[in-house]
Amino acid sequence: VERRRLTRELIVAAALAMIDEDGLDALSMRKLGTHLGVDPMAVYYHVPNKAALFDGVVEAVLRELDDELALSPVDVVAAMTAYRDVLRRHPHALPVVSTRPIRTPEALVPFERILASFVEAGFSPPAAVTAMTCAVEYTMGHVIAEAAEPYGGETPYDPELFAGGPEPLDASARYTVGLLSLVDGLRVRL
Amino acid sequence: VERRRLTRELIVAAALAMIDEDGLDALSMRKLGTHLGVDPMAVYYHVPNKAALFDGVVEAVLRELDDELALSPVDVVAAMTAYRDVLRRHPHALPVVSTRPIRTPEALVPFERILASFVEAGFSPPAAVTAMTCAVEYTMGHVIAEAAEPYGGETPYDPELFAGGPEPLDASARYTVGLLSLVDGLRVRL
DNA sequence: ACCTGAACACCGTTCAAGT
DNA sequence: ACCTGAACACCGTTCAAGT
Repeated sequence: VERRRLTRELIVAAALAMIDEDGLDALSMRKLGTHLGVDPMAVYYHVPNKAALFDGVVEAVLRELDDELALSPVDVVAAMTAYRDVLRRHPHALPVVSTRPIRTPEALVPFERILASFVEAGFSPPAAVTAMTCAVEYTMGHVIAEAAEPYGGETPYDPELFAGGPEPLDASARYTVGLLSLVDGLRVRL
Repeated sequence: VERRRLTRELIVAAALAMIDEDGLDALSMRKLGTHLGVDPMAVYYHVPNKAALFDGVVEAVLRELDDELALSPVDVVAAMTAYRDVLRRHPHALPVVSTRPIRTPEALVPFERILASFVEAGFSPPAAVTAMTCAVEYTMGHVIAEAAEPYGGETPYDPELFAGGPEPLDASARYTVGLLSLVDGLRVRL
C-alpha cells in the first residue's frame, strides 16, 4: 500500500503493524511484501529470513520502551509499569517478544535503564540484577496471561465462596500489588 | 511408528512428545499422522483442527501437574514449585500453554488445588485468587524466560560492576526468593 | 466407524533473471 | 544495488472415496 524504497526499518515496522492488527498468524513473508506494495520476495533482499524479521520486531518493541524510559529518570515502579504498558500495546507480539532471547546489544539498552532504577532503589548491583530479572519475568507472565483471556468472564473459582464478600482484584491493581510485594520482599531478602 | 487404533488421547500424547523432542515448529498435522503410522489426514477424524490439538496439549500438561499435586496435600511453595517443574519439563510447549486460555473445566482442576493451598496459607478466598494469579503469572514468565535463553552465558549487566562481589542468583534460587517475596508481601497487603 | 488420498489455497526459502 | 517471478518442498483443511 505504501510505496517507498524498502528498508529493514520499514519492513520491521510494517511487520509489527500487521501483527498488532491481524495477529501473529496473519503475518507471512509474502503478505508482508505485498502489503509494502512490492514483490512478495523483495523482503528477502533486506532480511535474511523470518527469524531475523522477528528479532527486528523484538528490537522495535524494546525501542519503544527505551523511548518511554528516556523521557525522565524513573523509579522502579514507574520503570516496570512502562514495561508493562509497552507490552500491552502489542499483545499479539508477546509470543515473539517473550520467546526470543535478547540477541542484539540494542535490545538490551532499556534493561540497563531499568537496572539503574533498581540500584537507585537501594539494591546492590548483583541484587539489582536478580530483582530486575524477577520483576521482568513477573511482568511478562502477567501480560501474557492477560492477553490470553479472550473471554473476560470466566472465573477459575467457585463464585459461591464470594457471596457478599469482596471481589478479586482486576489485572492492573493485581499487577501493582504483586510488583510492590515482589520488590519490597526482595529488598529485605537479597 | 506405533500402530494402534487412533484415539484423541493417543494423538495428543504423540503431539506433546513431538513438541518436546523437536520443537513446536516441527509439529505438523501431517507429520503427526505419519509418526502415528497412519495416513497424514487420519488425525482429522479425531481432532477437528490444530487449535483443538493444542487445547489437548495444554490439557495434557496440566494433567501432569494435577497428578503431581494429587500425591499429597501441598503448601503454597510446594504447589508452585510443582507447577514450575512441570512447565520446565515441556519448554517447547510453553508458547502454547502460556497463550491459550484455560478452556476446559478439566484443565482448571490443578489450579483449584493450588488455590486451596493459598487459602490454607491464610488468604481469604478472594485474596487467594489474586495471590494465586500473581504467583502463576510470575511462574510462567520465569519459565519462559529461562527457556528462551539458549546461550547461557550472556549477562545483561556490566561485569565490571561485580569485580570481587557476589554473583546474581541462578534461576532456581531466584525463582524461590521471588516467590517467597511475592507471597509474603501479598499476605500482608491483601 | 474409521482411514485414505487427491485437491486447494496457502507457506518459507532459493535462485536465476531482469532493471 | 534492488526487485521480480518461477520453482521446490512443505503446510492446514476439505472432501469424496474406500473398507
